[in-house]
Amino acid sequence: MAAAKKAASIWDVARLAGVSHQTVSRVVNGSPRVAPGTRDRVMDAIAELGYRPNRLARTLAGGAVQSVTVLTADTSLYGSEASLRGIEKAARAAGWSVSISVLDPAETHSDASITMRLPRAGEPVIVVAHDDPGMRARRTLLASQPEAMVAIGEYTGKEPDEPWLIGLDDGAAAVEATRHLLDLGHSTVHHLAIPTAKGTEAVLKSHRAEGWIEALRQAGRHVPPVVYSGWSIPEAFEAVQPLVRDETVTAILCGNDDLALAAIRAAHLIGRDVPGDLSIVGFDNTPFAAYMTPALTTVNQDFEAVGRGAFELLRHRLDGSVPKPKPCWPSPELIVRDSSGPPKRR
Amino acid sequence: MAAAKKAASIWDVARLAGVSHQTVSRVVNGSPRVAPGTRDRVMDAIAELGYRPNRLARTLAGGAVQSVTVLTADTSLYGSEASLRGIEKAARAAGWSVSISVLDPAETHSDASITMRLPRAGEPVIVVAHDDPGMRARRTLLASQPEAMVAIGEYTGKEPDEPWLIGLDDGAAAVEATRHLLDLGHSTVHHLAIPTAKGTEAVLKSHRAEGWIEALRQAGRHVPPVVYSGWSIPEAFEAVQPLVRDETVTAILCGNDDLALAAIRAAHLIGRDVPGDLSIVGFDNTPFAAYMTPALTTVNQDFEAVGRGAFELLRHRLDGSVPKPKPCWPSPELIVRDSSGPPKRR
DNA sequence: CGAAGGACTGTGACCGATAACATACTATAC
DNA sequence: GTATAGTATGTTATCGGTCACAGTCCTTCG
Repeated sequence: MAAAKKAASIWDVARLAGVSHQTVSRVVNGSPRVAPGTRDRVMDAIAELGYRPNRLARTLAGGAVQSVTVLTADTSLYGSEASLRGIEKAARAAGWSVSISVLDPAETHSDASITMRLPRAGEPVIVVAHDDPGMRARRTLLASQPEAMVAIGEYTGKEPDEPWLIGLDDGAAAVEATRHLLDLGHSTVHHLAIPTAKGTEAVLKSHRAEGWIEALRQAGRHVPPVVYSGWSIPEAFEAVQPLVRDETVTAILCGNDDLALAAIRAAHLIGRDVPGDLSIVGFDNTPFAAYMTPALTTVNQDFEAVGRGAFELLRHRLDGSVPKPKPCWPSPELIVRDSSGPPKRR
Repeated sequence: MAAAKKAASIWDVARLAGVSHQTVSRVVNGSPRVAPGTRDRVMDAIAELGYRPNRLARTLAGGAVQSVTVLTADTSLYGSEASLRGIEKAARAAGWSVSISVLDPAETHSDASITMRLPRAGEPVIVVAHDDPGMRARRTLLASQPEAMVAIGEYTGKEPDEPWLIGLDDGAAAVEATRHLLDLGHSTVHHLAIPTAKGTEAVLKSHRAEGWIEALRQAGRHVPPVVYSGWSIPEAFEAVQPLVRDETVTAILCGNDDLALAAIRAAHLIGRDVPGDLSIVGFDNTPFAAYMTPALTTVNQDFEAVGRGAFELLRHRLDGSVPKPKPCWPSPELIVRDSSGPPKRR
């Protein structure tokens, strides 16, 4: 096999087909203004040389953009990973390429450190992160290139004046989950919360926590203090200890399924039965939720669909002729399994 | 705020600083052949205009490459996700950008469908996949651009004539896990296997399965037939049923922790105690392994380190002056928890 | 004092594509 | 038969950089 020579360019194809490079460009981009015979000759030349268009050159020359950069939180989180998966799938189907850059909470993020990640100024971006670095990235991009960015966030259903935002209605889902526990007869529900952004502009509570509070208030129940946890299972295991050891606690709504796993484990280790002594409900319906023991009651979230939606929204914003995706998603649905039940009478 | 004008180019900076575009290029790339005063003026102009180099143009013009494309299996698999994370981390630290493209087993992958994913011919690639599409991608790239590719695979320890391969020694790890079970007193060990590539050139068994066989042979034990599973937990749950219902089976080595979770769940549902009636060992040490009930005995795998290594190896191959990373990894280590124990006497 | 050499900077071609405009050739209409 | 659209194709500039080379200017040395 010959050593890999330099790849064929549009000029090589043009020479072989006996046409100008522009004609080749027309054929490649499917312009109707090419005679069938010419088109065939060019196609043959393309096949013979194994020609592939260079996306970099195409973008540089001002052609149609075909790449997105995703700025995301830690991909080991189920939500981020699933959203990314949705974006990638949709992008691949559209022939786009996806770059990814992780916003590490351990780093300090200046505006420059964010824009520096982009291959070029004006690169289309999707931000998938709810924490501090994510908020910062949102702000930075909104200031520098508002037309070429989309953020996945908590959708409030208020048809916001933020046409770049897309997401799930976490609040409504939390309400539903909390009501489920109250309906089972629990006098109140505790909440083991995922981290939230701490910046000045950022929210103090996640929408998940807010929905939980709202449901308790509406039912006229006591709202116990939120217990905050980190993202990791070991952190959650530590954070949940006081809750699990408190015999007056009969129901815990966890900010996600990882936290719920830690809570169940913690309960098990000190001999409290789930759901007999303690009901535990998760969030996200991760793949393992149905296969834990006890199987986890949780809220199903279609992150992958949101990822797809984010990609479609981005295309729409970049090119008005692409239809705008609907901003409402199959609303999150509670899946009742074995980890929640009525409280023991005493 | 003014509408986002076109971003500043190297020419804009040059004009403002009163130098040639080439001098700006020199400053940006840290050439020593620039007078300090000139450098300062250029730096000031860069700051004032908020100039950022365009990586596309740089690559196109033949400058240093600063991007990798990762071809990977489903990112919802822990191993793929963790490897990707390692690659991304290392790349980000080096100022490179990472593109990602998922090899969907449901698609048929022609050579063209693989090269078409790359932004340009000659784009550096890391392949993270052991299944059919992954093998195909490996072959395709090896044929078209062998110098600009690296694959993460099963490392055999044979210092292979495949300088583009890097990975973990799955075989040795499987031997260790199997011996652990035999040492506990099990007469033999069954194996619930992850899928393998089925193509003609591909291996019929994963190295994990081969290590398991080797350990059984060395101990002179019966080698039961492999039970094959898909990647997903529901598939594993189905596949493992016959094994779990067979009372002569006392120990199962699972191809990964997801399969182990499914096995434990299946055992639980028909009332077989783990590890009392049945010992189960996993592979990978996923984050949830320590928090399952019972906590899972498994083999720790540092996929993230392999990802980092793959990136370093790629840089080394692209640019000989970058040192070659060591090809041996902290060998996988068995972590004994609660899901494995001695068989019940009968 | 002139030549040699190093340090700094500029000029022009080029990477692989697209956009805008120009031109040649065909039909169709008057 | 000629003006009038189209249709098919070519030409040139441009995108934002790097590379190779060519000049300056100032030292340093014989």
